[in-house]
Amino acid sequence: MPYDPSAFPPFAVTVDLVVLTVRRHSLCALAVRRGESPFKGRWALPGGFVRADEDLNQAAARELAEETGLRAHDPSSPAQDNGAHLEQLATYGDPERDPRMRVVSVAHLALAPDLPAPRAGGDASNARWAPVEELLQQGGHGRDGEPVAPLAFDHARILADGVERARSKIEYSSLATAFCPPEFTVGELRRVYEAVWGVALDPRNFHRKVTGTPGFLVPTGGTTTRQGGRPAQLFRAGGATLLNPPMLRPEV
Amino acid sequence: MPYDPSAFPPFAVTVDLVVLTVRRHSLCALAVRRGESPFKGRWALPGGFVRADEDLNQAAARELAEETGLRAHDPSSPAQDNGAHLEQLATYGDPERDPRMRVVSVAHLALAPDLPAPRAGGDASNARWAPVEELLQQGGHGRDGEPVAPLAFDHARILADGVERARSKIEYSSLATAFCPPEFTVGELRRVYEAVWGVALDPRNFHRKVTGTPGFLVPTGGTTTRQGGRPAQLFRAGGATLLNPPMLRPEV
DNA sequence: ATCATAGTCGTCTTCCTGACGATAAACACG
DNA sequence: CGTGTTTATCGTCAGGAAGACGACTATGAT
Repeated sequence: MPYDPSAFPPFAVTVDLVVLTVRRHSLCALAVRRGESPFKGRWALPGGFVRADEDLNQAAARELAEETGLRAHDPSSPAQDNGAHLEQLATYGDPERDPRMRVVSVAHLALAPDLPAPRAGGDASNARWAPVEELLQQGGHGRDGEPVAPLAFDHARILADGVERARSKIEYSSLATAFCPPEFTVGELRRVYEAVWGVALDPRNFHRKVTGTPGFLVPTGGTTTRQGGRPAQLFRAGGATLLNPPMLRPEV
Repeated sequence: MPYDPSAFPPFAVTVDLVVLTVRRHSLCALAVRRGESPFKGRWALPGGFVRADEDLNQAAARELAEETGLRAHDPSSPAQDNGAHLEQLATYGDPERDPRMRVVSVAHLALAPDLPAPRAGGDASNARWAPVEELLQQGGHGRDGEPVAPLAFDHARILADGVERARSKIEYSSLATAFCPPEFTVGELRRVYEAVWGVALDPRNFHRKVTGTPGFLVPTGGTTTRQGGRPAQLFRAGGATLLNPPMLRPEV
């Protein structure tokens, strides 16, 4: 049976990416400067159209690779490579969200270790890592004193949803290790939690918790002093994905 | 700047609904029989096209009302009416998921109290509440002995995702009350947990937990014996939405 | 040598949970 | 009318986990 194109309205479908990382003790997101109208010159989340023969997560993985060079982890494989965690976040389809046409955007959330430098199609000046508070604040000024314009489209809402997802998900999963390099110390992992949650955690209780949770961390045998102080044991992420009981976020 | 229609492929966008309820101690989902090809005669999740001027949650609320007569709760208002909980679940966009054309489906999850009877556009024979295990089992036979065909499209996957979302979400939120009538007893709420999780819970510990969590339940002052036995206190859902500490699901 | 920095091990108290005994208030039935 | 059944509700106890925090260790910096 041939389909009837008049039976449904046509939509454009895009994927937008909330790419988070932890740099210098703060949670940062990848932003790209828009080169075209609307919102020309404003910062936005990276993203693009889904192609005709592409699945949604394929499109998200392709955009992630184009913007950062990162490969996405296949969640089904126990990959310990330098890939990023990638998952679907939510879909945004307000009829007014793009003034040009009806666009439905399937937002994805990516968590990556600290990277050397962003690249936006080879043009580094049009991409940057910015602290999420800076991207989300309404008006005001960034750390360099220049006034901050809100993100384009509804990207502030999408970013806020992605940050909230990351904050809650590291409570009950081992996802915080996605922010770390392949080998990391307990202290580095703790600083990830502190940056994402914006709180200070007791190093002793944190150490007891993460080393006492079976399958969370596996020691590699090596040590490092890259953080200064006494040498720390190096770990890799263990196979466990769900933390039970969860890591408790200090009360708001 | 006018937009260039050749710059992106056109998609159809639909909403599909996972509507869950608890009937006779088991978790049930709403299924409708397809009247058209493809999958004609097979059971599927209710859903339909998003209209040109409609937001996604508006479309989901409209479909929910058409299929069940339920109004969706506005999550921002503390409504205690007979509405259902409605939230976005996930989006499914495999290029092959609909043989006719490229369709992206934004699935939503609805939780409803036990309803008198479903209606599918007024035709009750084409809609039913079925236990989720029955809808999800591959092959085999239903309780009435008739062979069970898998759900149409990728709806089994969508239903499984919705069930898993509901199972995990009642752990750390007060969402289980969405399965209950406006006034309910602790025992009725416990039977909701037991049906959704498929486990037996200790009535005494459950009672201690839910009545001891501030803001979860507020007593109405009334009592009922509709379950038999000693009269039980009636409660309404309190304002609290997040349970901290969570309700612990017995180990798998 | 001394200090600062970070990591690691223990202790103690408090809270929460799971297991389970006991009592209370309704109904069904002989 | 007693007796059993069902459901609700309160209480007790032991074990585990978490927060607070003391103590010690192993590096580099001055």
